[in-house]
Amino acid sequence: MSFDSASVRARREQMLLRLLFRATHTMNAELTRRVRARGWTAFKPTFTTLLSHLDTDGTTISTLAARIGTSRQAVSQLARAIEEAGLIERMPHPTDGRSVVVRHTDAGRRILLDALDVMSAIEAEYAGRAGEAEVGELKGLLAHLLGEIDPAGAFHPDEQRSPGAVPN
Amino acid sequence: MSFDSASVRARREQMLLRLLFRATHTMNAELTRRVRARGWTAFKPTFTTLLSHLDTDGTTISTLAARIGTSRQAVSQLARAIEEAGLIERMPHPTDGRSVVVRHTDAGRRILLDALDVMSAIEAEYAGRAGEAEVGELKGLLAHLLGEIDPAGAFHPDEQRSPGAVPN
DNA sequence: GAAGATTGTCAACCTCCTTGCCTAGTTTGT
DNA sequence: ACAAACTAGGCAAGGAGGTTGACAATCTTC
Repeated sequence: MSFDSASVRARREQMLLRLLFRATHTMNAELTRRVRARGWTAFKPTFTTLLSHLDTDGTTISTLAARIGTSRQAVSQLARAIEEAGLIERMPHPTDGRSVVVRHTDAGRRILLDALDVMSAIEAEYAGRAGEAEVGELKGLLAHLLGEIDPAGAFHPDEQRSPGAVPN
Repeated sequence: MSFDSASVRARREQMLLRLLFRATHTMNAELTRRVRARGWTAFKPTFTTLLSHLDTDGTTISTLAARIGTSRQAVSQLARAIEEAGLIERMPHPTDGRSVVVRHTDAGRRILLDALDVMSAIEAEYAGRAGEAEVGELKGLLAHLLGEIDPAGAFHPDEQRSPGAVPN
């Protein structure tokens, strides 16, 4: 009874981590597909990470890195890609000569709102298929679990995310 | 009411996709940490994907690619890394001169069982913190949702996974 | 002002995956 | 039987999303 490859495989398929992985992958692929279908052909899921952390009046690279939970270099590289897509613009900081302020363009605001709409639409469709109450409860349980296992990753206005937080 | 960056950020944080992403990331990092702490210092989460799809008597690269849902090249590269870690071994196929059969080493079987044990331990700990019933229900709801949105990704013995299935 | 921190970036590298191509085998059609 | 067609695997190059180290320019502190 030491090692039965089929039952090992079955056991893995029922693990919470595996279920989470499949759901994340499926939903993320669907998001990308739909946002691109809306005409944003260059869209990548990582874009929303940065775009959603920009303040209305712009945010510096370092602040973004702290909020998102990655290095300044990663933010700098990501910002360049998003800038090339025309969704943000860099400006010199008004008072600090070292800093760069990143700000939404009009297109940047529109793609972010579009992506959120698509996420909502996907959730609504899932709710239609799997049950309104079920999806609502799923979200509640996930939020509850995350409160236990990843309290630092939660969104708190005016608070910086702890280093090593979940990006994307 | 056009665009308030703080409320947009808050809206995104409550999306199902975001919750899934955080939970996946947190759990996956914990798995890696604990398996490495057990002495498997070279462990990477992708290893379990391939290891769990190996049959007892070995499996060819092409079959693995079909099961896992990626390209043969990706499997080939992953297999090399796992082989270098001493967890699998390649052998010529007995009858087909083109094929390569990949098989567990003893260490490969042990690390796979260890990783599954760690996953179970993490789930148990989460259940202790967030509630036994809650985590059980979370898994049930996820499995139910996946049955709707990703039926092809589910595990069916003696069935190959559809192309484009969720890897890892 | 000199010493020290902070900001952003360049360069190099890593992981995991992709696409394109290529050889060595196996199967099929005639 | 033998060429044509397919299949198995691997090489090479590269993309996407990070990492770490080093560095010049610019604050800030004493």
